[in-house]
Amino acid sequence: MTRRNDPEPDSTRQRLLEAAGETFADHGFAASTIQMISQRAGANIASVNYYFGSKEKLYHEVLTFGRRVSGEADQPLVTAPVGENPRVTLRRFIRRYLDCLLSPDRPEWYNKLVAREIAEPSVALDELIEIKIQPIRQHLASIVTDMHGGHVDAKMLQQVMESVVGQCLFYYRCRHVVLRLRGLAQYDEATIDEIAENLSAFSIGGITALLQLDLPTLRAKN
Amino acid sequence: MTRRNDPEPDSTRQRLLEAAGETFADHGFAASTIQMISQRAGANIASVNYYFGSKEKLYHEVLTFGRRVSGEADQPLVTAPVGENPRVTLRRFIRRYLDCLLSPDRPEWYNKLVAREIAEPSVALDELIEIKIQPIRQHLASIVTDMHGGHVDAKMLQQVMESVVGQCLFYYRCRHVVLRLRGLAQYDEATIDEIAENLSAFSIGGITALLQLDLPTLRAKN
DNA sequence: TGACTTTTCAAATGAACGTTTCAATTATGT
DNA sequence: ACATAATTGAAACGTTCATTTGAAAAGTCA
Repeated sequence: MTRRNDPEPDSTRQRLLEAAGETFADHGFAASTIQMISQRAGANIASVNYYFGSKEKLYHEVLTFGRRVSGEADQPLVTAPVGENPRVTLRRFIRRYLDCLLSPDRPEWYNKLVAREIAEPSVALDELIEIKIQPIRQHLASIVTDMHGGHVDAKMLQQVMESVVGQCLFYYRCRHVVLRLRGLAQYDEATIDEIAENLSAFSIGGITALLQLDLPTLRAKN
Repeated sequence: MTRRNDPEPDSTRQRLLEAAGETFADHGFAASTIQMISQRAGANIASVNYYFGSKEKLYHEVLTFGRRVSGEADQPLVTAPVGENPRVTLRRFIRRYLDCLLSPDRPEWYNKLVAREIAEPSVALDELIEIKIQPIRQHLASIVTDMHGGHVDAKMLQQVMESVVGQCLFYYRCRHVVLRLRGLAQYDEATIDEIAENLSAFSIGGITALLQLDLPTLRAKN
Protein backbone atom coordinates (compact mmCIF):
# COMPACT_ATOMS: atom_id res chain seq x y z
CA MET A 1 0.00 0.00 0.00
CA THR A 2 2.78 2.42 0.86
CA ARG A 3 4.67 1.64 -2.33
CA ARG A 4 1.54 1.95 -4.47
CA ASN A 5 1.35 5.72 -4.07
CA ASP A 6 5.08 6.15 -4.02
CA PRO A 7 6.39 4.65 -7.26
CA GLU A 8 10.12 4.66 -6.70
CA PRO A 9 11.54 4.30 -10.16
CA ASP A 10 13.81 1.35 -9.55
CA SER A 11 12.03 -0.59 -6.86
CA THR A 12 11.65 -4.32 -7.25
CA ARG A 13 7.97 -3.86 -7.77
CA GLN A 14 8.58 -1.45 -10.62
CA ARG A 15 11.19 -3.63 -12.25
CA LEU A 16 8.80 -6.54 -12.07
CA LEU A 17 6.08 -4.56 -13.83
CA GLU A 18 8.44 -3.59 -16.65
CA ALA A 19 9.88 -7.06 -16.99
CA ALA A 20 6.45 -8.63 -16.90
CA GLY A 21 5.15 -6.20 -19.52
CA GLU A 22 7.93 -7.07 -21.91
CA THR A 23 7.68 -10.78 -21.22
CA PHE A 24 3.90 -10.92 -21.56
CA ALA A 25 4.09 -8.87 -24.76
CA ASP A 26 6.71 -11.19 -26.20
CA HIS A 27 5.29 -14.56 -25.24
CA GLY A 28 1.74 -14.08 -24.03
CA PHE A 29 0.37 -14.77 -20.58
CA ALA A 30 0.45 -18.54 -20.56
CA ALA A 31 3.88 -18.95 -22.13
CA SER A 32 5.47 -16.44 -19.77
CA THR A 33 6.75 -18.07 -16.61
CA ILE A 34 7.27 -16.37 -13.31
CA GLN A 35 10.84 -17.52 -13.51
CA MET A 36 11.40 -15.64 -16.77
CA ILE A 37 9.84 -12.50 -15.39
CA SER A 38 11.60 -12.40 -12.05
CA GLN A 39 14.90 -13.28 -13.72
CA ARG A 40 14.46 -10.43 -16.20
CA ALA A 41 13.69 -8.12 -13.31
CA GLY A 42 16.64 -9.35 -11.30
CA ALA A 43 14.35 -10.42 -8.51
CA ASN A 44 13.64 -13.59 -6.65
CA ILE A 45 11.08 -16.04 -7.96
CA ALA A 46 8.88 -15.47 -4.93
CA SER A 47 8.75 -11.72 -5.44
CA VAL A 48 5.91 -11.85 -7.92
CA ASN A 49 3.64 -13.47 -5.40
CA TYR A 50 4.95 -11.24 -2.65
CA TYR A 51 4.17 -8.03 -4.52
CA PHE A 52 1.18 -9.02 -6.61
CA GLY A 53 -0.31 -12.13 -5.03
CA SER A 54 -0.37 -14.20 -8.20
CA LYS A 55 0.68 -14.29 -11.81
CA GLU A 56 -2.82 -13.33 -12.86
CA LYS A 57 -2.98 -10.33 -10.58
CA LEU A 58 0.41 -9.29 -11.89
CA TYR A 59 -1.01 -9.43 -15.39
CA HIS A 60 -3.86 -7.14 -14.43
CA GLU A 61 -1.50 -4.68 -12.82
CA VAL A 62 0.70 -4.78 -15.88
CA LEU A 63 -2.27 -3.82 -18.03
CA THR A 64 -3.26 -0.89 -15.82
CA PHE A 65 0.36 0.16 -15.45
CA GLY A 66 0.88 0.01 -19.20
CA ARG A 67 -2.33 1.88 -19.82
CA ARG A 68 -1.25 4.65 -17.46
CA VAL A 69 2.25 4.91 -18.89
CA SER A 70 1.10 4.64 -22.48
CA GLY A 71 -1.93 6.85 -21.93
CA GLU A 72 0.16 9.96 -22.34
CA ALA A 73 2.25 8.42 -25.10
CA ASP A 74 -0.94 7.66 -27.02
CA GLN A 75 -1.98 11.29 -27.28
CA PRO A 76 0.16 11.96 -30.38
CA LEU A 77 -1.26 8.81 -31.93
CA VAL A 78 -4.75 10.23 -32.11
CA THR A 79 -4.27 13.98 -32.21
CA ALA A 80 -3.77 16.26 -35.17
CA PRO A 81 -3.44 19.99 -35.81
CA VAL A 82 -6.86 21.47 -36.51
CA GLY A 83 -7.58 22.11 -40.15
CA GLU A 84 -4.90 19.70 -41.33
CA ASN A 85 -5.44 17.77 -44.55
CA PRO A 86 -7.14 14.56 -43.41
CA ARG A 87 -4.92 12.51 -45.75
CA VAL A 88 -1.86 13.83 -43.97
CA THR A 89 -3.45 13.08 -40.61
CA LEU A 90 -4.20 9.53 -41.68
CA ARG A 91 -0.71 9.07 -42.99
CA ARG A 92 0.79 10.25 -39.72
CA PHE A 93 -1.50 8.05 -37.67
CA ILE A 94 -0.48 5.01 -39.67
CA ARG A 95 3.19 5.90 -39.45
CA ARG A 96 3.03 6.31 -35.69
CA TYR A 97 0.94 3.24 -35.09
CA LEU A 98 3.31 1.12 -37.17
CA ASP A 99 6.20 2.65 -35.31
CA CYS A 100 4.75 1.62 -31.97
CA LEU A 101 4.21 -1.91 -33.20
CA LEU A 102 7.25 -2.52 -35.38
CA SER A 103 10.12 -0.38 -34.18
CA PRO A 104 12.72 -2.82 -32.87
CA ASP A 105 14.58 -0.43 -30.58
CA ARG A 106 11.69 1.18 -28.72
CA PRO A 107 10.35 -1.08 -25.97
CA GLU A 108 6.71 -0.57 -26.85
CA TRP A 109 5.41 -3.51 -24.92
CA TYR A 110 2.01 -2.07 -24.12
CA ASN A 111 0.79 -1.75 -27.68
CA LYS A 112 2.06 -5.23 -28.39
CA LEU A 113 0.27 -6.54 -25.34
CA VAL A 114 -2.95 -4.90 -26.46
CA ALA A 115 -2.53 -6.36 -29.94
CA ARG A 116 -2.24 -9.73 -28.26
CA GLU A 117 -5.29 -9.15 -26.08
CA ILE A 118 -7.30 -8.05 -29.09
CA ALA A 119 -6.45 -11.25 -30.89
CA GLU A 120 -6.96 -13.53 -27.91
CA PRO A 121 -8.76 -11.75 -25.09
CA SER A 122 -7.98 -13.06 -21.65
CA VAL A 123 -9.34 -10.26 -19.46
CA ALA A 124 -12.06 -7.63 -19.60
CA LEU A 125 -12.31 -7.02 -23.32
CA ASP A 126 -14.76 -4.13 -23.06
CA GLU A 127 -12.41 -2.05 -21.01
CA LEU A 128 -9.58 -2.62 -23.46
CA ILE A 129 -11.80 -1.69 -26.38
CA GLU A 130 -12.84 1.46 -24.59
CA ILE A 131 -9.28 2.45 -23.83
CA LYS A 132 -7.41 1.55 -26.98
CA ILE A 133 -9.82 0.89 -29.84
CA GLN A 134 -12.40 3.62 -29.39
CA PRO A 135 -9.88 6.49 -29.52
CA ILE A 136 -8.48 5.07 -32.74
CA ARG A 137 -11.97 4.61 -34.11
CA GLN A 138 -12.89 8.19 -33.17
CA HIS A 139 -9.73 9.48 -34.76
CA LEU A 140 -10.23 7.58 -37.99
CA ALA A 141 -13.89 8.54 -38.01
CA SER A 142 -13.08 12.21 -37.88
CA ILE A 143 -10.51 11.77 -40.63
CA VAL A 144 -13.03 10.02 -42.86
CA THR A 145 -15.74 12.54 -42.08
CA ASP A 146 -13.28 15.28 -42.95
CA MET A 147 -12.40 13.60 -46.22
CA HIS A 148 -16.03 13.19 -47.09
CA GLY A 149 -16.99 16.66 -46.01
CA GLY A 150 -20.06 15.51 -44.11
CA HIS A 151 -21.78 12.76 -42.17
CA VAL A 152 -20.69 9.22 -42.96
CA ASP A 153 -22.61 6.03 -42.27
CA ALA A 154 -21.52 4.37 -39.02
CA LYS A 155 -20.97 1.02 -40.71
CA MET A 156 -18.64 2.68 -43.16
CA LEU A 157 -16.63 4.13 -40.28
CA GLN A 158 -16.50 0.74 -38.62
CA GLN A 159 -15.27 -0.79 -41.86
CA VAL A 160 -12.54 1.82 -42.25
CA MET A 161 -11.32 1.25 -38.72
CA GLU A 162 -11.21 -2.48 -39.28
CA SER A 163 -9.37 -2.19 -42.57
CA VAL A 164 -6.76 0.28 -41.38
CA VAL A 165 -6.15 -1.33 -38.01
CA GLY A 166 -6.25 -4.77 -39.60
CA GLN A 167 -3.52 -3.85 -42.02
CA CYS A 168 -1.34 -2.30 -39.33
CA LEU A 169 -1.74 -5.23 -36.98
CA PHE A 170 -0.89 -7.64 -39.78
CA TYR A 171 2.61 -6.22 -39.96
CA TYR A 172 3.02 -6.83 -36.28
CA ARG A 173 1.19 -10.11 -35.75
CA CYS A 174 2.51 -11.70 -38.92
CA ARG A 175 5.89 -10.02 -38.91
CA HIS A 176 7.77 -13.29 -39.28
CA VAL A 177 6.07 -14.02 -42.58
CA VAL A 178 6.35 -10.44 -43.80
CA LEU A 179 10.03 -10.25 -42.95
CA ARG A 180 10.71 -13.61 -44.54
CA LEU A 181 8.96 -12.61 -47.76
CA ARG A 182 10.77 -9.29 -47.80
CA GLY A 183 14.09 -10.96 -47.05
CA LEU A 184 14.71 -9.02 -43.86
CA ALA A 185 15.92 -10.09 -40.44
CA GLN A 186 13.94 -7.33 -38.72
CA TYR A 187 12.11 -4.15 -39.52
CA ASP A 188 14.26 -1.09 -40.11
CA GLU A 189 13.21 2.53 -40.32
CA ALA A 190 13.32 2.57 -44.11
CA THR A 191 11.05 -0.45 -44.38
CA ILE A 192 8.60 0.94 -41.84
CA ASP A 193 8.57 4.18 -43.81
CA GLU A 194 7.90 2.37 -47.03
CA ILE A 195 5.15 0.26 -45.52
CA ALA A 196 3.55 3.31 -43.95
CA GLU A 197 3.66 5.10 -47.26
CA ASN A 198 2.10 2.27 -49.24
CA LEU A 199 -0.39 1.43 -46.54
CA SER A 200 -1.49 5.08 -46.42
CA ALA A 201 -1.92 5.23 -50.18
CA PHE A 202 -3.84 1.97 -50.15
CA SER A 203 -6.07 3.12 -47.31
CA ILE A 204 -6.79 6.54 -48.77
CA GLY A 205 -7.75 4.84 -52.01
CA GLY A 206 -9.86 2.36 -50.08
CA ILE A 207 -11.63 5.03 -48.08
CA THR A 208 -12.31 7.04 -51.21
CA ALA A 209 -13.79 4.00 -52.90
CA LEU A 210 -15.96 3.23 -49.86
CA LEU A 211 -17.24 6.78 -49.72
CA GLN A 212 -18.14 6.67 -53.38
CA LEU A 213 -19.89 3.39 -52.76
CA ASP A 214 -21.68 4.78 -49.77
CA LEU A 215 -24.00 7.39 -51.14
CA PRO A 216 -25.43 5.96 -54.35
CA THR A 217 -25.82 2.44 -52.96
CA LEU A 218 -27.51 3.43 -49.74
CA ARG A 219 -29.67 6.06 -51.40
CA ALA A 220 -30.82 3.50 -53.93
CA LYS A 221 -31.76 1.05 -51.21
CA ASN A 222 -33.86 3.44 -49.13
CA MET B 1 3.14 -48.21 -41.16
CA THR B 2 0.29 -50.36 -42.41
CA ARG B 3 -2.33 -47.80 -41.50
CA ARG B 4 -0.42 -44.94 -43.12
CA ASN B 5 -1.18 -46.13 -46.64
CA ASP B 6 -4.60 -47.37 -45.74
CA PRO B 7 -6.55 -44.42 -44.34
CA GLU B 8 -9.68 -46.08 -43.06
CA PRO B 9 -12.10 -43.20 -42.67
CA ASP B 10 -13.10 -43.77 -39.07
CA SER B 11 -10.02 -45.31 -37.55
CA THR B 12 -8.80 -44.02 -34.21
CA ARG B 13 -5.79 -42.54 -35.95
CA GLN B 14 -8.02 -40.61 -38.34
CA ARG B 15 -10.33 -39.39 -35.60
CA LEU B 16 -7.31 -38.21 -33.66
CA LEU B 17 -6.06 -36.20 -36.63
CA GLU B 18 -9.42 -34.51 -37.06
CA ALA B 19 -9.87 -33.84 -33.38
CA ALA B 20 -6.33 -32.55 -33.05
CA GLY B 21 -6.76 -30.27 -36.05
CA GLU B 22 -9.85 -28.69 -34.57
CA THR B 23 -8.35 -28.44 -31.11
CA PHE B 24 -5.05 -26.95 -32.29
CA ALA B 25 -6.92 -24.50 -34.51
CA ASP B 26 -9.12 -23.44 -31.61
CA HIS B 27 -6.55 -23.17 -28.84
CA GLY B 28 -3.09 -23.33 -30.36
CA PHE B 29 -0.46 -25.97 -29.78
CA ALA B 30 0.54 -25.17 -26.22
CA ALA B 31 -2.98 -24.66 -24.88
CA SER B 32 -4.26 -27.88 -26.41
CA THR B 33 -3.84 -30.83 -24.10
CA ILE B 34 -3.62 -34.43 -25.15
CA GLN B 35 -6.56 -35.06 -22.90
CA MET B 36 -8.74 -32.59 -24.83
CA ILE B 37 -7.73 -34.11 -28.14
CA SER B 38 -8.17 -37.75 -27.24
CA GLN B 39 -11.45 -37.00 -25.51
CA ARG B 40 -12.73 -35.18 -28.59
CA ALA B 41 -11.68 -38.17 -30.68
CA GLY B 42 -13.27 -40.62 -28.30
CA ALA B 43 -9.93 -42.30 -27.75
CA ASN B 44 -7.78 -43.11 -24.80
CA ILE B 45 -5.27 -40.60 -23.54
CA ALA B 46 -2.38 -42.88 -24.46
CA SER B 47 -3.50 -43.21 -28.06
CA VAL B 48 -1.77 -40.03 -29.20
CA ASN B 49 1.58 -41.35 -28.15
CA TYR B 50 0.75 -44.79 -29.45
CA TYR B 51 -0.11 -43.56 -32.94
CA PHE B 52 2.11 -40.49 -33.28
CA GLY B 53 4.88 -40.83 -30.73
CA SER B 54 4.41 -37.41 -29.18
CA LYS B 55 2.22 -34.33 -29.14
CA GLU B 56 4.71 -32.51 -31.34
CA LYS B 57 4.80 -35.27 -33.94
CA LEU B 58 1.02 -35.28 -33.91
CA TYR B 59 1.09 -31.57 -34.64
CA HIS B 60 3.33 -32.13 -37.63
CA GLU B 61 1.12 -34.88 -38.95
CA VAL B 62 -1.92 -32.66 -38.47
CA LEU B 63 -0.28 -29.99 -40.61
CA THR B 64 0.56 -32.38 -43.43
CA PHE B 65 -2.84 -34.03 -43.15
CA GLY B 66 -4.58 -30.67 -43.25
CA ARG B 67 -2.48 -29.56 -46.17
CA ARG B 68 -3.39 -32.67 -48.12
CA VAL B 69 -7.09 -32.45 -47.33
CA SER B 70 -7.29 -28.71 -47.87
CA GLY B 71 -5.05 -28.81 -50.90
CA GLU B 72 -7.96 -29.69 -53.10
CA ALA B 73 -10.33 -27.41 -51.24
CA ASP B 74 -7.97 -24.52 -51.85
CA GLN B 75 -8.21 -24.75 -55.62
CA PRO B 76 -11.39 -22.65 -55.81
CA LEU B 77 -9.75 -20.08 -53.54
CA VAL B 78 -7.10 -19.21 -56.08
CA THR B 79 -8.67 -20.06 -59.41
CA ALA B 80 -10.83 -17.98 -61.69
CA PRO B 81 -12.43 -18.28 -65.11
CA VAL B 82 -10.06 -16.94 -67.74
CA GLY B 83 -10.88 -13.49 -68.99
CA GLU B 84 -12.99 -12.64 -65.95
CA ASN B 85 -13.06 -9.07 -64.70
CA PRO B 86 -10.22 -8.93 -62.16
CA ARG B 87 -12.42 -6.97 -59.77
CA VAL B 88 -14.91 -9.81 -59.72
CA THR B 89 -12.10 -12.30 -59.22
CA LEU B 90 -10.78 -10.31 -56.27
CA ARG B 91 -14.22 -10.01 -54.78
CA ARG B 92 -14.74 -13.77 -55.02
CA PHE B 93 -11.35 -14.51 -53.53
CA ILE B 94 -12.06 -12.28 -50.55
CA ARG B 95 -15.52 -13.76 -50.08
CA ARG B 96 -14.18 -17.29 -50.12
CA TYR B 97 -11.23 -16.58 -47.92
CA LEU B 98 -13.44 -14.87 -45.35
CA ASP B 99 -15.82 -17.79 -45.58
CA CYS B 100 -13.03 -20.24 -44.76
CA LEU B 101 -11.97 -18.16 -41.80
CA LEU B 102 -15.25 -16.91 -40.40
CA SER B 103 -18.00 -19.34 -41.27
CA PRO B 104 -19.17 -20.80 -37.97
CA ASP B 105 -20.70 -23.98 -39.32
CA ARG B 106 -17.99 -25.23 -41.65
CA PRO B 107 -15.16 -26.91 -39.72
CA GLU B 108 -12.37 -25.15 -41.57
CA TRP B 109 -9.69 -25.93 -39.07
CA TYR B 110 -6.77 -25.97 -41.47
CA ASN B 111 -7.02 -22.35 -42.58
CA LYS B 112 -7.40 -21.31 -38.98
CA LEU B 113 -4.38 -23.33 -38.04
CA VAL B 114 -2.36 -21.70 -40.79
CA ALA B 115 -3.53 -18.26 -39.67
CA ARG B 116 -2.24 -19.18 -36.24
CA GLU B 117 1.07 -20.42 -37.59
CA ILE B 118 1.51 -17.28 -39.64
CA ALA B 119 1.06 -15.16 -36.55
CA GLU B 120 3.22 -17.30 -34.30
CA PRO B 121 5.29 -19.77 -36.27
CA SER B 122 6.20 -22.92 -34.40
CA VAL B 123 7.36 -25.13 -37.26
CA ALA B 124 9.02 -24.77 -40.64
CA LEU B 125 7.73 -21.39 -41.72
CA ASP B 126 9.15 -21.55 -45.23
CA GLU B 127 7.17 -24.61 -46.11
CA LEU B 128 3.96 -23.04 -44.87
CA ILE B 129 4.63 -19.87 -46.82
CA GLU B 130 5.27 -21.92 -49.93
CA ILE B 131 2.08 -23.89 -49.53
CA LYS B 132 -0.44 -21.31 -48.39
CA ILE B 133 0.91 -17.79 -48.91
CA GLN B 134 2.56 -18.04 -52.29
CA PRO B 135 -0.56 -19.30 -54.10
CA ILE B 136 -2.54 -16.41 -52.65
CA ARG B 137 0.22 -14.01 -53.58
CA GLN B 138 0.33 -15.37 -57.12
CA HIS B 139 -3.41 -15.11 -57.40
CA LEU B 140 -3.55 -11.54 -56.15
CA ALA B 141 -0.56 -10.66 -58.33
CA SER B 142 -2.31 -11.82 -61.45
CA ILE B 143 -5.43 -9.92 -60.45
CA VAL B 144 -3.47 -6.73 -59.94
CA THR B 145 -1.51 -7.21 -63.15
CA ASP B 146 -4.80 -7.71 -64.93
CA MET B 147 -6.24 -4.57 -63.43
CA HIS B 148 -3.19 -2.58 -64.38
CA GLY B 149 -2.96 -4.07 -67.83
CA GLY B 150 0.78 -4.69 -67.64
CA HIS B 151 3.78 -5.42 -65.45
CA VAL B 152 3.56 -4.22 -61.85
CA ASP B 153 6.44 -3.62 -59.47
CA ALA B 154 7.07 -6.61 -57.19
CA LYS B 155 6.98 -4.46 -54.06
CA MET B 156 3.57 -3.22 -55.08
CA LEU B 157 2.35 -6.81 -55.40
CA GLN B 158 3.80 -7.65 -52.03
CA GLN B 159 2.02 -4.67 -50.54
CA VAL B 160 -1.31 -5.67 -52.06
CA MET B 161 -0.99 -9.19 -50.73
CA GLU B 162 -0.18 -7.88 -47.26
CA SER B 163 -3.06 -5.42 -47.25
CA VAL B 164 -5.69 -7.82 -48.52
CA VAL B 165 -4.59 -10.80 -46.43
CA GLY B 166 -4.05 -8.51 -43.45
CA GLN B 167 -7.60 -7.28 -43.62
CA CYS B 168 -9.04 -10.76 -44.01
CA LEU B 169 -7.01 -12.19 -41.17
CA PHE B 170 -8.04 -9.32 -38.93
CA TYR B 171 -11.65 -10.47 -39.05
CA TYR B 172 -10.53 -13.90 -37.94
CA ARG B 173 -7.76 -13.14 -35.48
CA CYS B 174 -9.58 -10.21 -33.87
CA ARG B 175 -13.07 -11.60 -34.24
CA HIS B 176 -13.92 -11.08 -30.59
CA VAL B 177 -13.33 -7.36 -30.86
CA VAL B 178 -15.06 -7.08 -34.23
CA LEU B 179 -18.09 -9.00 -33.02
CA ARG B 180 -18.27 -6.98 -29.85
CA LEU B 181 -18.12 -3.69 -31.72
CA ARG B 182 -20.74 -4.89 -34.18
CA GLY B 183 -22.93 -6.21 -31.40
CA LEU B 184 -22.95 -9.78 -32.65
CA ALA B 185 -22.52 -13.10 -30.88
CA GLN B 186 -20.95 -14.72 -33.93
CA TYR B 187 -20.54 -14.12 -37.62
CA ASP B 188 -23.56 -14.86 -39.79
CA GLU B 189 -23.77 -15.15 -43.54
CA ALA B 190 -25.20 -11.67 -43.96
CA THR B 191 -22.39 -10.08 -41.98
CA ILE B 192 -19.72 -12.03 -43.85
CA ASP B 193 -21.34 -10.90 -47.08
CA GLU B 194 -21.34 -7.30 -45.98
CA ILE B 195 -17.74 -7.44 -44.80
CA ALA B 196 -16.66 -9.11 -48.03
CA GLU B 197 -18.43 -6.45 -50.02
CA ASN B 198 -16.92 -3.53 -48.15
CA LEU B 199 -13.52 -5.13 -47.96
CA SER B 200 -13.56 -5.72 -51.70
CA ALA B 201 -14.52 -2.14 -52.41
CA PHE B 202 -11.86 -0.89 -50.05
CA SER B 203 -9.22 -3.12 -51.58
CA ILE B 204 -10.07 -2.31 -55.17
CA GLY B 205 -9.85 1.36 -54.28
CA GLY B 206 -6.57 0.74 -52.49
CA ILE B 207 -5.07 -1.20 -55.39
CA THR B 208 -6.15 1.47 -57.82
CA ALA B 209 -4.52 4.14 -55.69
CA LEU B 210 -1.31 2.11 -55.38
CA LEU B 211 -1.16 1.58 -59.12
CA GLN B 212 -1.60 5.28 -59.73
CA LEU B 213 1.13 5.95 -57.22
CA ASP B 214 3.37 3.36 -58.81
CA LEU B 215 4.20 4.75 -62.20
CA PRO B 216 4.85 8.44 -61.66
CA THR B 217 6.71 7.95 -58.38
CA LEU B 218 9.00 5.21 -59.58
CA ARG B 219 9.60 6.85 -62.94
CA ALA B 220 10.57 10.06 -61.21
CA LYS B 221 13.04 8.29 -58.96
CA ASN B 222 14.91 6.45 -61.72
C1' DT C 1 -9.17 -73.09 -31.10
C1' DG C 2 -4.72 -71.20 -30.10
C1' DA C 3 -0.51 -68.46 -30.85
C1' DC C 4 0.50 -63.91 -32.16
C1' DT C 5 0.00 -59.02 -33.06
C1' DT C 6 -2.39 -54.78 -32.63
C1' DT C 7 -5.02 -51.74 -30.02
C1' DT C 8 -7.08 -49.94 -25.79
C1' DC C 9 -7.01 -48.73 -21.06
C1' DA C 10 -5.93 -47.10 -16.31
C1' DA C 11 -2.38 -46.07 -13.49
C1' DA C 12 2.44 -44.54 -12.73
C1' DT C 13 6.33 -41.43 -13.75
C1' DG C 14 8.71 -37.35 -14.16
C1' DA C 15 9.15 -32.59 -15.54
C1' DA C 16 7.51 -27.78 -15.48
C1' DC C 17 5.28 -24.47 -13.20
C1' DG C 18 2.57 -21.45 -9.79
C1' DT C 19 2.35 -20.95 -5.18
C1' DT C 20 3.56 -21.34 -0.20
C1' DT C 21 6.58 -21.39 3.60
C1' DC C 22 9.82 -19.89 6.66
C1' DA C 23 14.31 -18.48 7.83
C1' DA C 24 17.76 -14.84 6.63
C1' DT C 25 18.50 -10.20 5.55
C1' DT C 26 17.63 -5.43 5.16
C1' DA C 27 15.26 -1.23 6.13
C1' DT C 28 12.66 1.84 9.41
C1' DG C 29 11.29 4.22 13.43
C1' DT C 30 12.33 5.18 18.27
C1' DA D 1 21.22 0.12 19.42
C1' DC D 2 16.98 -2.08 19.52
C1' DA D 3 12.55 -3.77 18.14
C1' DT D 4 9.56 -4.19 14.50
C1' DA D 5 8.21 -4.44 9.86
C1' DA D 6 9.38 -5.10 5.02
C1' DT D 7 11.87 -7.66 1.74
C1' DT D 8 14.63 -11.36 -0.14
C1' DG D 9 16.05 -16.13 -0.78
C1' DA D 10 16.00 -21.17 -1.17
C1' DA D 11 13.54 -25.03 -0.64
C1' DA D 12 9.10 -27.48 -0.47
C1' DC D 13 4.35 -28.39 -2.02
C1' DG D 14 0.59 -29.35 -5.03
C1' DT D 15 -1.15 -29.38 -9.66
C1' DT D 16 -1.15 -30.03 -14.49
C1' DC D 17 0.55 -32.10 -18.20
C1' DA D 18 3.15 -35.22 -21.64
C1' DT D 19 4.85 -39.51 -21.65
C1' DT D 20 5.65 -44.39 -20.21
C1' DT D 21 4.30 -48.82 -18.62
C1' DG D 22 2.25 -53.08 -18.45
C1' DA D 23 -1.72 -55.58 -18.35
C1' DA D 24 -6.32 -56.39 -20.54
C1' DA D 25 -9.06 -56.65 -24.73
C1' DA D 26 -9.74 -57.16 -29.54
C1' DG D 27 -8.28 -58.56 -33.88
C1' DT D 28 -5.69 -61.73 -37.20
C1' DC D 29 -4.32 -65.83 -39.15
C1' DA D 30 -3.03 -70.87 -38.98
